Amino acid sequence: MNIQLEDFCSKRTAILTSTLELVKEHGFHGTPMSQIAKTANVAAGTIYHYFDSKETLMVELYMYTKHRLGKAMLAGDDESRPYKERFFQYMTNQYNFYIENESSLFFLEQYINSPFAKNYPEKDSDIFKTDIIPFFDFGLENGYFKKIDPRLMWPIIRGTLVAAAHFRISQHVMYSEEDISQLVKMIWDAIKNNNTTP
Amino acid sequence: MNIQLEDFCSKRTAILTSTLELVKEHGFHGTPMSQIAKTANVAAGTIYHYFDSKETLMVELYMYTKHRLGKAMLAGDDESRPYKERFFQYMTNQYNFYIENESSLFFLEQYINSPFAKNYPEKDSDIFKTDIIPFFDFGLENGYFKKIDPRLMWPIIRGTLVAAAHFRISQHVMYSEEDISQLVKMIWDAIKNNNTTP
DNA sequence: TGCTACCGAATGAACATTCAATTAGAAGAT
DNA sequence: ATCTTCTAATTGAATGTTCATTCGGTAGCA
Repeated sequence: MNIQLEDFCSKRTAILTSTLELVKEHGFHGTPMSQIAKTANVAAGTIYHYFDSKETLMVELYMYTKHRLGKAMLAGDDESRPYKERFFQYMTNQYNFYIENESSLFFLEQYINSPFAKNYPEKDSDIFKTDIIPFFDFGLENGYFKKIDPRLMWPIIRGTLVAAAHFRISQHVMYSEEDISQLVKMIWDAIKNNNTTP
Repeated sequence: MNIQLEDFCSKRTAILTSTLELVKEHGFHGTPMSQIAKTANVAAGTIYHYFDSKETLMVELYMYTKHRLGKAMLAGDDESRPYKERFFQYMTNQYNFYIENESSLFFLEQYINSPFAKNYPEKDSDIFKTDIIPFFDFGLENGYFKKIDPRLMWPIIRGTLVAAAHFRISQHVMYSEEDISQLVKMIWDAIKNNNTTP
């Protein structure tokens, strides 16, 4: 059977999405396997057909979620457009993904701050490795950004967007297109290179 | 007995600090009360003398930690200095607190993304309510910052600093004073008002 | 006939919390 | 100083529950 991210195995996907929702509400250890099974309309034993343990379920859910985030970020990308425009598109997409997928946002934040992230540092989505990280590297190499540690760039951008999305969700505030582009502009202002003209 | 934040009740404090370390390593539900007791050199029952339940222990640990963060941020503050200088001081202090108190950083992140934060939204440190939030409000009212929702300002700043601190910790990278001030400058560039001269 | 997907009751470990009993310490009386 | 009394602090074994995981079995399908 196909145990890939893009799978049509409905039970496996049901388990993943149920876990996502439940972890958002109750946290990792706060969600029992029995409840995951119930919510996914699946027997408890079935979970262990697809995942070795609760721990690997969480790790695979992380990769699944990160993969979906990556795909969402790349939506509507066009390599022929100017770098800055593509950057804005990426950021807007990321922000929209967070507010349209609250549970993914909460899950990712929890995961990153959990022992799992430390225990499985190599586990990550391919899309990030092959597309998104290189896009930022390109921006750095070509002088679009300040000369800071490239590995610091991504967390900072992410930190800002996540903070904004969290706030937007918790306060039930609706941001207009305008507000979002102002937010992205803030990020751009923060990291753009002021010295040379790229 | 004095159940305040600044207490000399050593057992209570021992329980709090032990919980902080353990939650960093194993997460909320991943740390049993029995282990907290053992690490704090205290009997299991003693925890229930100071805290009603595991849940309230976590909430009170949040307030304790947030209080310490607040105090650290205000260190060396001088109201007579220019606003921008005070801002830089606050940010540098906050960043340094995170890297000097890893477990507090991890705990705060976990807490914010947990159901607790939603269930006890009113629980927060007084220092933030009386000193830190007003400081940012002042900056907004006096045109130092872009005109964005003031409640959005704090999460964005926090998001950036937290991201940088996380990175610094996970990669075992040492930032120089220089690097930190560049980081804070990035934040300042992002949120400062470009239109008028304050 | 064999293989995979799936089920769900059973198992045993781990857990949060309780409580009856013990100690420490303070305040008051002698 | 010493004894008395009262309260708060502390203990850790016992309790009842919840949980992750297992496993013997069923159903469909090649």
